[in-house]
Amino acid sequence: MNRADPSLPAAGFAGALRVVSLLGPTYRRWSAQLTEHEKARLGAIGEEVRLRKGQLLYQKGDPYDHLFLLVRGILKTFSLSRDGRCTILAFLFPEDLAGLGEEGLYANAAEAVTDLVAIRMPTRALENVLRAEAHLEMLLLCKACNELRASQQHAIMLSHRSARERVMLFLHLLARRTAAGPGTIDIPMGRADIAGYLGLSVEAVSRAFHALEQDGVLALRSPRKVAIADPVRFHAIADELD
Amino acid sequence: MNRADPSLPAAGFAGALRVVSLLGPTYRRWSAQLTEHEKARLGAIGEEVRLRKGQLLYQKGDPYDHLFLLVRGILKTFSLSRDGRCTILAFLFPEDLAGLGEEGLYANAAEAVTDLVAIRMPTRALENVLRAEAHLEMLLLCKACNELRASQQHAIMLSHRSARERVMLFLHLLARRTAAGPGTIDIPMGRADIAGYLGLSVEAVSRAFHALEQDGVLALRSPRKVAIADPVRFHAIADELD
DNA sequence: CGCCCGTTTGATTTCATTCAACGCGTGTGG
DNA sequence: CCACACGCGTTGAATGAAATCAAACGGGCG
Repeated sequence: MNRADPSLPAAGFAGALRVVSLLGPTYRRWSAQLTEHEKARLGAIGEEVRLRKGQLLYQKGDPYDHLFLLVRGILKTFSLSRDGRCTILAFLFPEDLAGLGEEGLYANAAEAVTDLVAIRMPTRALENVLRAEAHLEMLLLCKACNELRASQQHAIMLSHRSARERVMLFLHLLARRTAAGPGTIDIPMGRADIAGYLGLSVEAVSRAFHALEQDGVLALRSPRKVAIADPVRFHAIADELD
Repeated sequence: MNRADPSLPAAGFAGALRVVSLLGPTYRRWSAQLTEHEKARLGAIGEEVRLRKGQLLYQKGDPYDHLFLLVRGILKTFSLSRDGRCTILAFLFPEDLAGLGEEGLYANAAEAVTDLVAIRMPTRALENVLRAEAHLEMLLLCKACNELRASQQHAIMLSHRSARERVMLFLHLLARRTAAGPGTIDIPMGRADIAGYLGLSVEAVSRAFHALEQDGVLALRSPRKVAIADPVRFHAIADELD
């Protein structure tokens, strides 16, 4: 929200203006941040949900009646194919919106990667809020675009052949979204989840981590925490790949 | 647009109602079809663009000032990594919206796969239209959600799958979007594009096609046209994979 | 006709999967 | 308190699939 600030007229007008923000050069943030007012508005129609690690938020085939705003923790969406394969489609972080883009039924499932807090908003109630505040509709569009770009990033990761490249891109992504100390990344999910996201076996993921350590790019403090041993090379490699 | 028909109140109201359509069980179409009125409205602010196969519509890094509505032909979006790799992110078909979800600059490039016709809409002009007709904003949201789901389908194709499985899923996708005769699929793009989309080498794609022919699932009439030799098995396999 | 591009085929190499086993920390019950 | 099982991460060896390198094929077009 660089320039879209209080000096602008409010209400219905804001909807259109925010579109331009999204479409045009003004809107430069990768995340459509929620204002306090928006948070309040959405919080009012939803109830807080708390999930423990491993619990399902919704499942493929459930009737589609709620939208979720993630407040704290990490959520993953995934699709189970009939042959038993689990493809992780996205990791969602706080401020992300889950349960978007379906059609009457949820098209994939969502499960807590860590303990998490989310706001659960019935779509019926959302209807009223959106009617009252058109610019929230715009917010949904922003969020959807973000998810789209994240998904395309994901595809880029998957079409890079080597396991090392995929893991590099994944860590680069995490580095941008998790705020661990500078030069260190903490990894909220296990190897199995990373493997599911990158389309690799757990073994391949593990080996890639250690290969990167051998190369002097990373230093593995623990399975869930890595230090960037050579930041210059780390970013050089990551940038090289996109 | 199953139930969102003329009996509903128009204008600003429609925006909210259409949201519900998207969110709730009413909105069942995988594609947000444009009404004639919407087409006219958007066509009025845009100019027609005609591209020959191979021409660029926009490039990564260009200032972001136009949105494109594809009318005829096939468009691909892709990302060029610095090491020369070309990852194809999506194939767009008529009625699809291109150039969505960027931030000030185009985040990827788009090139004509076949000769094509599109409507080029300056985002500045779009601003006015969206202000006047809020429900068009909703249309953008629908389109964005569609692209999101397509992108997730793409990720599923890329994850964990053998070359044959990827090609099967790809043909299944084409079969749903191109209207060739029943039991036959025509393939608008070359092997290189398919390879770029599926994260494979051209050779692997070619071999997968011929392996499927050996298996009696397909019959290759020409590189760009295949017949489904065993429709039962074709759909069985495709459904099995998701 | 001969060139060029896209496609196919073949031979070799590389790399991730698979299957198997081990280390390690945690939690549980004897 | 120890023994044990369990989940998770790592390691090793063998297999297999796709990448790579290289060359031939075929159709369209000058």
